[in-house]
Amino acid sequence: MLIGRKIKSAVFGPLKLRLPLPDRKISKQIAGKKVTAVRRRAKYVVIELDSASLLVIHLGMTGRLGLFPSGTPPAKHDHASWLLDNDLEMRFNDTRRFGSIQVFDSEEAAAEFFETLGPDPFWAAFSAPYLADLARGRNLPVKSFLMDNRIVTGIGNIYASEILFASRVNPTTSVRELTPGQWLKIVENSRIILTAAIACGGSTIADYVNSSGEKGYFQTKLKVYGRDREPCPKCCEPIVQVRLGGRASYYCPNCQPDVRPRKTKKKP
DNA sequence: AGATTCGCCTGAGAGC
DNA sequence: TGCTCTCAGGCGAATC
Repeated sequence: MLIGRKIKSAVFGPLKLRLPLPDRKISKQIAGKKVTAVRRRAKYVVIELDSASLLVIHLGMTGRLGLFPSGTPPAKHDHASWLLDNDLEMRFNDTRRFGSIQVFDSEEAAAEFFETLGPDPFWAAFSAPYLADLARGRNLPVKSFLMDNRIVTGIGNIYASEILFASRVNPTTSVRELTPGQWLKIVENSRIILTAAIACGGSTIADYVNSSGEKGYFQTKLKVYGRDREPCPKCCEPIVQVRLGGRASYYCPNCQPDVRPRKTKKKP
């Protein structure tokens, strides 16, 4: 659909996304180039153009790329469009503007940008020894660790809670407390849960939709996320919500016992 | 330096 | 009805 097409022109809107959008000069640089390949790295869509340019689009929370017949009236929150030589327009729509669009003029520049990212959960490099190694000497909650895209990409806030529930690991546990067996469970459950979520088209919590504009339905299968005070699906103990790294985190205190050394707690 | 918090942004939902 | 307030999330920047 996109590969082999020539980009006749590129137009970027005035509003800033997470990063400022490319300027007119860069629009001109893109014009006339042909799409040679499309790939994905983490939440980035990487569109390779000829003469080693790369268009790198991050979808953020609500970003979507779509193809439309040229002349289709722009939708609310459209921020960029690329007119193709087959009279279709690729458009980037992003309600919450947490996405980004970057243009790199060499494979090396893009590689440098991407090299800080950790592996995808499905890569062989994502393993229990890999995690244990990076965790060595550190002291932060395992949930925050899993959400760090320098460690691993693709585990967001919802799935971090679910993966830890499936692994029976308390999200507040410091990474230095985890055993090799727990790291292995986390690796295995990351793959199991993400596979299931992808099959369902993801989780639609509010207004999020996929590239076809459809909602995912994995949210109906979430075991703990968003279920503060509801009974645990395994043991019926009420699920607890805590805030870690500024993000809501959910767990079952019975299935995921807190094994941290006693911490001073204020008594009521 | 590592750990933690903040801020970006819109829309949904709650409460008045 | 219509206002205001709170919350959600990825992730870099700022701060501790």
